[in-house]
Amino acid sequence: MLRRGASRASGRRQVWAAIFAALGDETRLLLVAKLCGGEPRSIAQLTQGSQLTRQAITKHLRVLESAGIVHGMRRGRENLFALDPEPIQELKGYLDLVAGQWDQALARLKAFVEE
Amino acid sequence: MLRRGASRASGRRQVWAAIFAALGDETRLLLVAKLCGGEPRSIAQLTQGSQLTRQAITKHLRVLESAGIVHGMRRGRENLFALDPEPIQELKGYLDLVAGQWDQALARLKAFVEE
DNA sequence: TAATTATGCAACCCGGAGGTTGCTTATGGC
DNA sequence: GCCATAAGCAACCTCCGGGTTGCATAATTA
Repeated sequence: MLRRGASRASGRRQVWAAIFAALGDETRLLLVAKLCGGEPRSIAQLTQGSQLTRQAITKHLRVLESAGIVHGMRRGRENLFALDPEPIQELKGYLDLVAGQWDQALARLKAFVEE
Repeated sequence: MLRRGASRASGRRQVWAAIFAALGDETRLLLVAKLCGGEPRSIAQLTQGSQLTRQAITKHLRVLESAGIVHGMRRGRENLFALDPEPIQELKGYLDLVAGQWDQALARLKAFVEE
């Protein structure tokens, strides 16, 4: 049984934190950049040009995958990864929320000062 | 001298990663939530109700501060922290970029399939 | 000035994140 | 069937992030 608000919010906060954390790494941002072109790419392709090992890249992909930002599908002997746009929208929603509250707060402050 | 694009982008990517990472923690998201009400709050106030130590909260505030999300100003014997909205806008910009490229990619794919 | 309150600073602990190496297992092409 | 290629698995290493405790310092207030 959920008390309204608090528990609900903390559950969401957990999800948001996970997505933020997944994007909180340069290597993973680079992977996202490579993938948001639309074409699914194999692990080997994504490793191309990177200083890192294939296994390192694989781990990063797993992190992105468990945050829901990316998903892999096996085709033949390769594992093709593609972007998943929902978490991005989720974060945009969160940021709008924060920015909105902030703007409201400033508006209230302004009204208070001027009255 | 910067080669156009690559170096520029990687510098930005570093900044974005730092902001994302700073928000990639539930405790810090909670702090942001408390602060986006507009009123600056002291470390002691922000520690209120948390299971954590004041020092733990302080460390989290330092992380947020070095990402530019928050800034503290000393008043009397207390250190008041307030939200800084720019990094939030920065992230919104980044997410718009990613989502935009993604949408374009889908559109191109659609056009290719239909032609 | 003495006691209280709000912080700062430093050392320390622990677990997990990022990365590597080495080996095994599937697929695909010849 | 054989060889090369793509990937998975597991052990291991190192370092930093989150957290704590203990003590020192600055600002209030009685």
